[in-house]
Amino acid sequence: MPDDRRPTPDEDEVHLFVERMAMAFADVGFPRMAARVLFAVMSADDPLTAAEIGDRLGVSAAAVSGAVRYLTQFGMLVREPVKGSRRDRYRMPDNPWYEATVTKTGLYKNFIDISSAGVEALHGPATPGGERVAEMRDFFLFVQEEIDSLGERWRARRAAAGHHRRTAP
Amino acid sequence: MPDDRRPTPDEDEVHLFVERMAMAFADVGFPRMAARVLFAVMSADDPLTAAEIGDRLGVSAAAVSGAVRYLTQFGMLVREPVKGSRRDRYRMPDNPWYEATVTKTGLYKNFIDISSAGVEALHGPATPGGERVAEMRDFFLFVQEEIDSLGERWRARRAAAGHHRRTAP
DNA sequence: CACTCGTTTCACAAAGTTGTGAAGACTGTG
DNA sequence: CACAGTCTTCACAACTTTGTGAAACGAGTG
Repeated sequence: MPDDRRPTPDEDEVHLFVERMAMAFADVGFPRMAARVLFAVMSADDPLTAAEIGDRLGVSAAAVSGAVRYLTQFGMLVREPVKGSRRDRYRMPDNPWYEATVTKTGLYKNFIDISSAGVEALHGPATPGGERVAEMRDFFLFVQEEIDSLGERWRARRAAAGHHRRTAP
Repeated sequence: MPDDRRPTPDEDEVHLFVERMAMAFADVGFPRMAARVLFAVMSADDPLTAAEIGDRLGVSAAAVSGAVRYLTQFGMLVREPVKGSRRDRYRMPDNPWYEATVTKTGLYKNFIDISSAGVEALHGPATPGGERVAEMRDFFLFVQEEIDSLGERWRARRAAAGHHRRTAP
């Protein structure tokens, strides 16, 4: 019998959200199972054990093990031993992972580095190809700069909206 | 014997750039072969025929065919019939594809839509899970807004730097 | 209107990914 | 110190993706 003090979400709807969101992430290169675990924990009201995650997703303990290892590595998931038990519980970190995922990812940094080497190989803007690659690199540089300041602007907006901001320990 | 009036890029270096850049794109979900073709054409000084693309990359005509179909669909590559020949030439479009790739992609739009459904399923911020998902959705909304205006800011910066901007036909 | 060169389509093979089951390792408890 | 409950590792099987070769197609040309 569920706790009546908070609404009981529709299991199926929530599961649909978890799977859809996970697939959307998988489509942009995020490991499939890790994404499923991430959103399963995210949408759960309380921290989950590995077994509970496996149950909810209908996957093996091995799959959960690999996924949580991946996620905890980047701080996208926090592992907490349960006192008086051998189980661990997993919960979302206080500092939202998606902020870091977007801003600290180095995605464009990578493009920039490779493009720079390309510009050199093509002798810079001295060749038509070099000119095109240089322009692309400049654009990615610009985007990277913008993104670097995005986190700052987000926190500012939230503060203005009266949200409390947890600071990292 | 190469044309002496422009520098002759180091074949190997350029090829390295093409392959690395293509893989970087493949890592974020871009079709592998399409990426290779895209950067092969981009780094070439003059438009290439399908056969030339295949040669440079060491892939079959069939692979090139599929890739150019994909790329032309989104205007990331332009196909030009060669007069007096059955061949087509491929070149980069005048309006840089990467701008649209970053700004018009709808990547975050997708996240936002799925998250919104998740918030509903979790009864909004009435549950801890719902609160977390709602915050994520808000963040992605913010990012999407920022990116929407990014293209504008880029063009402004370029104009300020004295660059000519080709306008779409 | 048949021929030729280039492009496209299609079935399939090679390669890579992903998750499973089973065995192993670790840790606290009786 | 043996046992039980968890988590982890590993070899493998299912599935997916990707690119190839071969055949079909189609547009100019003589």
